[in-house]
Amino acid sequence: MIQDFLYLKEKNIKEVLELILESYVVTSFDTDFVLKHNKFGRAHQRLIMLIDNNPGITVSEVLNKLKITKQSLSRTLQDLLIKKIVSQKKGKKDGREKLLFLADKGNELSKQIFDTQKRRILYAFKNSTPEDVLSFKNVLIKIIK
Amino acid sequence: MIQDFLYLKEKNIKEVLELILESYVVTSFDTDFVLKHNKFGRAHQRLIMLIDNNPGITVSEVLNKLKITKQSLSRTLQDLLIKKIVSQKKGKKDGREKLLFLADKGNELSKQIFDTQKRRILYAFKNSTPEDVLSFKNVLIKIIK
DNA sequence: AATATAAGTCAATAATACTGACCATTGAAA
DNA sequence: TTTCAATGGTCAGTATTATTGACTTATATT
Repeated sequence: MIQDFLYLKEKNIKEVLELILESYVVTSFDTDFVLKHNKFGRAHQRLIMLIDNNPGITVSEVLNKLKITKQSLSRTLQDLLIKKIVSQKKGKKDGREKLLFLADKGNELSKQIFDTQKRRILYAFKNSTPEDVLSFKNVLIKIIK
Repeated sequence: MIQDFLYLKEKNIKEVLELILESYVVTSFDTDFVLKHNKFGRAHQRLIMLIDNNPGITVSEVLNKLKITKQSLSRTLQDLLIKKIVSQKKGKKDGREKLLFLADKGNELSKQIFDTQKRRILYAFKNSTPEDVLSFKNVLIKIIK
């Protein structure tokens, strides 16, 4: 047992908040060269990743995850639709929804982006135990909930 | 032993990248009301947090952590200096450096901001074991390195 | 003395986000 | 079936945060 619940102390929580920021900064920074080469920005990258990980995701689900306005998403999404990175299908259950998917070019670009990030995560995972990684992910999931 | 190293598979790594993004989004979103009330933005919050966690941090260290340009940092930092949230001291060892500290008002504001975030992290930690939290933090540190 | 580093500044611009006001379509409930 | 809510879209204006590039000043290092 770790003594005295140090991990619940303010200092530790503040450190974790900083680590969350820094992990986002570095994983985002990794992608900049590929994005710039393709004339996209970080907003495009975030959207591409969400659609890649969640094929068929709806616009409102994206808005909930990114916590931005639909007007802001709209610009980014239009860019990706026009350049055939993303495609849309009408929802089957609910015809109001538009389901988002990566088009062929989107899958390629997503792979390029991912290749710039995976080394960093693999390094961390290979220098941890499988149990560490599992704990890591589970705690992260609880933070988001 | 977790079978077949599933945690090193692309799908898992992509999920983790999404979780890193989402954890940053939610912990950032938590602070919006307090920030708006104080007429500051997220750039100010990031800087306040870094200085709170790392008293005496230099400008170039901030630039390295946030991966932004000094021109971008400058505006945010000026806002905080003018409003007496942050104070500066000349470096002792190296007189070129300016060391950043929270002023009294900065400590107050940082506490207000932190209060909007800590419930979320405490919830996650209290629903995890101390060992999980330790693993979580260690993996996060390795990702940043 | 020459060079490098840390920080600051001015100016122009780009990327991403916001608010507010609307409209159209579709689904659900009275 | 008529209302009401939900989903998505759009136009316009503005705010925030970031960039590039060109300098300057002060201090440290060689």
